[in-house]
Amino acid sequence: MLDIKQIRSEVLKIEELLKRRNKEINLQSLINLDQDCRKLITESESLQSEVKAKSKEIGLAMKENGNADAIKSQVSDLKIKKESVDLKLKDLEEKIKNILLTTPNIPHESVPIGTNEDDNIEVRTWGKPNDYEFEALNHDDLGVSLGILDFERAAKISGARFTFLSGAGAQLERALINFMLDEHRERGYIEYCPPLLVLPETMLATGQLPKFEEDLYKTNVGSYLIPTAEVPLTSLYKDEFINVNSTKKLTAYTPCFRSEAGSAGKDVKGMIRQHQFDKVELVKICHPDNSYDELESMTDDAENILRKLNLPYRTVVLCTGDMGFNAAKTYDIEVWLPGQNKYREISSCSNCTDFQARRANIKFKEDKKNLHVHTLNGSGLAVGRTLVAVLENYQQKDGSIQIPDVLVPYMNGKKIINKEGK
RNA sequence: GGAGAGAUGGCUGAGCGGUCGAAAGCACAUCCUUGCUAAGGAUGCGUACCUUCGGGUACCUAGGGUUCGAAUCCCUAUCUCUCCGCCA
Repeated sequence: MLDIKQIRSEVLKIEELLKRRNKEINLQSLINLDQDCRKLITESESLQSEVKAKSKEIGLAMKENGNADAIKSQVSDLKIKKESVDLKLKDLEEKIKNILLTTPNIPHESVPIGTNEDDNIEVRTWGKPNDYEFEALNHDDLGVSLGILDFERAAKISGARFTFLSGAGAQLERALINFMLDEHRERGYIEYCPPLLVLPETMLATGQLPKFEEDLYKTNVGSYLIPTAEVPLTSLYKDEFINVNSTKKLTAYTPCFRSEAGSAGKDVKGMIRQHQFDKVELVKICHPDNSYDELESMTDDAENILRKLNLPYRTVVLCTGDMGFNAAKTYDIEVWLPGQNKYREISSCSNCTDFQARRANIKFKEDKKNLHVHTLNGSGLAVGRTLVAVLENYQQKDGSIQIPDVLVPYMNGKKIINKEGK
């Protein structure tokens, strides 16, 4: 959520920056609503003030002579007036809140201007995509023929976009999770194991609601399955004043649930785009002065996993048109997938500045002022896609998979995945 | 699931229809006294919004209601605790 006070004082600048997202933005109408609203607040409050004063008079009059009918009728007149003012006020406040809750974050000045992913800018690459002497296979062909991935049976019991992992596949998934968490812990992140179901207000706090409800799974009791651990981790300090002298660094492994509304036909094969997937998430909560430095180091924390796994990747900075709702600046990390012969997103690291903190009401005190913290989040990494990358990049000519060195200890010493019987 | 009890400021805890944004204690901040590692005293100490910068308004879990007036009475929800049952 943007700061209405900032919008008042810098309408033109903010409007210009928001337009870079290629969305229709009209802040002037918001400003007008805000002005009307404040007038009504003043009016309502002064009426209320009168009511209170008169009510006190009634108390005194009753004590003295037991009769206060004259003042009582004055009060009821005031209350009728106030009621009609309040009705208008409520309507206006609703409208303003709606606009604010559905307006995206302001892109940072350094974010390249563009309309879609073609305008993203590569900032670095690492590793060299393998030149295979044989034709590289897709992870799904590899996984199915090795007997470690089963899409058909998953579809039978859960529908499209689910996968059964088994044997060495399931073990590899778990190995990746543990490896990632251990790496992040060594870099100062505290490990969490958060709830997977959250209340609607939590989704509002991190920006999934009210705008993106169709992407979420809702339960029969009104709570939602998390689409990412960013949701519970960022909201950990909801409605609190916290100390940000040192940045809070949190990490968590969780399953993530996404309805994938609107992505019909995209990545239908394999486990690239699933309704349920595992992810290790990184979240930072910090002082506003540090958030852009923290974004750089968080992105490096995510890239570190790929370097240790020896998986080639590139990092791009998203252009204004491709950035998510919450973000002021985002780096995507894309891993090389030889089976698809291209780079695919495996992590997205964003600085959300005070956008989520304002919604979640997370503040800190400085010089007697109450200020909002900055929040950042990034995948560190999407585990399913990492498994895909391992399968495709470590495939051998005979269809077996070599286990990356750093994962061998997490695989109980196993160094290669061969075809499994079932 | 059944039966009770409760939810007040950073914490503990009073208040049970007007003088309550809320006693008291603890914690915290500044200052004073003293002198020595502790004590005494003074003052201050919530959040948010509006403002003609004097002030004003809202908030005692949340949402409704009663009343001229609600932290205080009534209803509903949520959460916490205790006992019983069940359960991974």
